[in-house]
Amino acid sequence: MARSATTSDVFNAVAEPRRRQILELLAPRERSVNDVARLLCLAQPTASKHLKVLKEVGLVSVREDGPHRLYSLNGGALKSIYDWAGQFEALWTARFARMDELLEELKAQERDSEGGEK
Amino acid sequence: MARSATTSDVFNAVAEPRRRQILELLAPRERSVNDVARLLCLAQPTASKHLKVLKEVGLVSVREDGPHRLYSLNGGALKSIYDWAGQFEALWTARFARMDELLEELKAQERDSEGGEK
DNA sequence: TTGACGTATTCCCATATGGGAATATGATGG
DNA sequence: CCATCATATTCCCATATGGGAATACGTCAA
Repeated sequence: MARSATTSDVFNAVAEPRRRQILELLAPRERSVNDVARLLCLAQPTASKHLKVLKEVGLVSVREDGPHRLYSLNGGALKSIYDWAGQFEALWTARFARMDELLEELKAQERDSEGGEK
Repeated sequence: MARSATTSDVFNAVAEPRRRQILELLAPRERSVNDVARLLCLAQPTASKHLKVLKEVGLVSVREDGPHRLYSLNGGALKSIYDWAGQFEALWTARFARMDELLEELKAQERDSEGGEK
């Protein structure tokens, strides 16, 4: 089997740096395909393809405006990533460092009491 | 060019569902390769390979314990993902919905005043 | 209808898998 | 040194790209 498709889920779609750039570019406001291509120095087909992937996983929406297609960010789709990473927040938070100290103190106490009892 | 390597950065490493499972498994405590393989129903070489990728991007650390290798989660490496997704938080937060309402109200006021002045 | 502009799609290729199978490497107890 | 258990590495293959080039579509104006 090969790697899973970039369209399989939000995590795969966002693994590509160019696509993350596109999302950041769309955060302030919607953009046409050419805008995206020009601002990120991408060939138009390349921009189109990336936008297609982002659309398929629900990260962006399209709106037709005459001959243009305006893509806008669907930020909510990123919440799943935020939440997933957030479940590990304790591991880098200062609060956890403090908790770590407490655990060390507890271990130290146990060692002391054991020594005293024997 | 092909897709970028899974070892190129944390985003690519985490794009693989199995690797996310491994990280979740290691969150509570360190585990040996066989533990990981058994608990996630993976072949031992498969587990080894995924752990190697995770190690190369700094998501896990290894500790030698006799014949065993104990892998532990290096949660801090996930902060970059959390922070990246977090910059879009306003787009799915209730607070934003409220801000959206405010903007609508402002627009409505503008329309009203324009009509009144003319 | 035709021309022009904005987008999407199709082809093709080099690249990087993820997993299974087989095998090499490492550490430990006898 | 040998047998055993735990891991890592190597091969091989099917699959899915990401990007460049060429091309098909779609919309709009004249």
